[in-house]
Amino acid sequence: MSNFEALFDYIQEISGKLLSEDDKHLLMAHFKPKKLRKRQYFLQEGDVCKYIGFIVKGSARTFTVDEKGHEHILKLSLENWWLADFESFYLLTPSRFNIEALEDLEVLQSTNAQIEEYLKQIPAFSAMANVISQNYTIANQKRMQAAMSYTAEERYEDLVSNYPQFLQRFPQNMIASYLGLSPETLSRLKKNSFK
Amino acid sequence: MSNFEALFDYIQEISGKLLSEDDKHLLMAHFKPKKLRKRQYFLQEGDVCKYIGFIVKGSARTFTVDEKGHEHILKLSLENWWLADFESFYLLTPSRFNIEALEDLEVLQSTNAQIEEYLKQIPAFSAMANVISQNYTIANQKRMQAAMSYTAEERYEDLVSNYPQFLQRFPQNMIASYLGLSPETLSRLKKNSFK
DNA sequence: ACCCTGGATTGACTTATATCAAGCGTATTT
DNA sequence: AAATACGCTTGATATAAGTCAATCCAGGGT
Repeated sequence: MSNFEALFDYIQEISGKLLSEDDKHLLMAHFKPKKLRKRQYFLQEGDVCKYIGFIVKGSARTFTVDEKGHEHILKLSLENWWLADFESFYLLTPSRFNIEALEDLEVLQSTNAQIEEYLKQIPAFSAMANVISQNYTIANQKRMQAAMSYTAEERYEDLVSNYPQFLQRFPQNMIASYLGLSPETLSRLKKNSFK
Repeated sequence: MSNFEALFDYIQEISGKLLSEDDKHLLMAHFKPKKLRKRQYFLQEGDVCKYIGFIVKGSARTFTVDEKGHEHILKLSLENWWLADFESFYLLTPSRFNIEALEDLEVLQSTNAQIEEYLKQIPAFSAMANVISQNYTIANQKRMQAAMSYTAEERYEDLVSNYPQFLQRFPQNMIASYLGLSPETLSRLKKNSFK
């Protein structure tokens, strides 16, 4: 009995439309609750990302491992975010990413085929998808700009003001990796910014 | 009499659907041809991006200027690409970007309100939008990963294999800025990679 | 044909960030 | 409660890339 209310609320809020009872039953029929314990993997590099997950509770990171064995975090995800490697999910290609629970994680997951169904059947769902797509495009554009034009310190300040929750929920070395910094550099940077 | 055929072909190819004669007339009614000479601006920082443009001919760059007066290129665009600051275009906020023609440029441009109309009225157009949205998401994910985990040299090689046209069409200092490098660094990097 | 501008290259030097290594405190496991 | 692992900090050093400056070359404009 996972909490579908979080998903319903989210869809209605983002789309600005209401879900009918039929809509809700359709969603409940094919979104499957899944629980992962901290450290468990939602997706492993090399596997196809068959499911997209809606985070009801907990957090996760999406990361790659380079040839030298260094990890790079591309995404940190919290409640009410979607979890997937979209490239693999859309194209059914093996993923280059790992997605790992950073805290005990509850998701509602569904397949691409089923999502396509929802897009056709549920107006609120399709409206939500359009809004999300816009938001992603905007967020990506911003993050890309930040990565290219900002100094490490500016990127950190940006994160502090835009995602203050991250500081509460994720250890500093994860934040560092997300910002493209070594943990040492982030530590020093914070110390210096007090002056 | 600008060339709408390029736009029609593009929509049909990406969407996998055909445009009816009515569809085409609708598109021709509200996409306005616009020509810019090299160096002219499609969008200036501080203005709202009222139009989205489909590039029929020519090229452009999207860039910011930081406090030190340094330019950072976020996007290089060629024929059959869409030109806009999506954040400003969707939200009607003043743009933080400049979009400048790098070669004489022919676009077909339209407003957001009109695009919404097309999405409702023209099935091929709406299918195209979904495909583009997927492609953008995938491309952004890749570029972000490249920016975070790759060395300058790997990013350059990536560009050489994925966008070889860029090397033909854009001067090296623009490529450098797009890769987040100084022109000097790119020059040296190319020299060394011969060894 | 000439000038002039923009782009590319090269050298010398500076700076930001990574790397390696050690030490410390706190939470987690058993 | 002891043992262990994890995360954070700090110092010393290395490295990649940026900056500044000079030169050279080619193409476009007059």
